[in-house]
Amino acid sequence: MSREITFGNYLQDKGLKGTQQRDEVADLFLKADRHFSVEELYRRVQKSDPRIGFSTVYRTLKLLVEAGLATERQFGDGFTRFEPVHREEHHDHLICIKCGKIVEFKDDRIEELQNGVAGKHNFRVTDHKLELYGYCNRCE
Amino acid sequence: MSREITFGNYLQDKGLKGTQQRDEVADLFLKADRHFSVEELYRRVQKSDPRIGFSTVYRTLKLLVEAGLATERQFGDGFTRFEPVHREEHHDHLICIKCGKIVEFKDDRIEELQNGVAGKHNFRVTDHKLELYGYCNRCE
DNA sequence: GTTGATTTTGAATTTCATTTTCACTATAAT
DNA sequence: ATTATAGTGAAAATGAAATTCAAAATCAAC
Ligand SMILES: [Mn+2]
Ligand SMILES: [Mn+2]
Ligand SMILES: [Zn+2]
Ligand SMILES: [Zn+2]
Repeated sequence: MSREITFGNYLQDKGLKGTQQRDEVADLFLKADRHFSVEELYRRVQKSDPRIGFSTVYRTLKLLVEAGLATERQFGDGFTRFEPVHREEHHDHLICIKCGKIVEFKDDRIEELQNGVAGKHNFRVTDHKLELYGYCNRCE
Repeated sequence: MSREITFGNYLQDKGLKGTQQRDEVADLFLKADRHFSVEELYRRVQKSDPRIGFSTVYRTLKLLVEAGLATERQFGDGFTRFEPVHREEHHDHLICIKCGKIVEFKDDRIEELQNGVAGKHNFRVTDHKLELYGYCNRCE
């Protein structure tokens, strides 16, 4: 029976300190189900504790990524986004270029074909990115 | 019989001026078959004419994109890359995260499945990005 | 070929997301 | 409580990309 993967445990295992700021940022981030930009999360954090700085939000998000509790994404709008890893399933994204709506999907047949392509070119694939950009039904 | 799409024609059609710098930058870019960072193209341009500036390389690349003669790519290393549009075929990329080798591929079955996914979520897809990251056979 | 309005150039500056610095503070082991 | 160590946040630095502006180049009209 292995220990639950929590932010607190991660910090302890790494010899890092638990702080109010880290807890606050991590809580607000993890309990939401969104693709946050740093700015967005910072604004939310400010509401519950205006003394927490931008740097700490940045730093905590990086720690969450290291802990495997967050994923970093680039959707091409110039802002890095982070999403909580709720289920540990890989997924890809459909992105509305008008309203920013993000839909997640996973298609095993696509993933399989990707592996086929990689194999044909003698690559060992460690990661991939599939993003479909367009207009959602509300924006169309 | 329609006029050939050249950079010169594009500039004329838009009422823009043809300059030595634009010609030089466009020539060096278009005759290579590479995914250039601006820095890389700038270095190549410097060799043939050291008086051409960085800004002009940037500006010319954007013009080439507008003219449909170049495509802008983000491979996640922090540098925007541009590739000449030789044939007007869409393609995706396999990228070695060790040596930077880039292999192009196109898989119609993947594209088809992508359309299926988009349709299921009532999106009209205008663009997509599929990148496979890993190790090429030399780096493995 | 000269003119002259207009565009382009390139060095320098600015922008803006992100990272780093550093004096101060908080944490946690002893 | 003491103390070593790590964290905080305001401010400064960074770096890729965009923009500024005085000087230079282009080109259509003379
Ligand atoms: Mn997601
Ligand atoms: Mn390519
Ligand atoms: Zn939309
Ligand atoms: Zn390689």
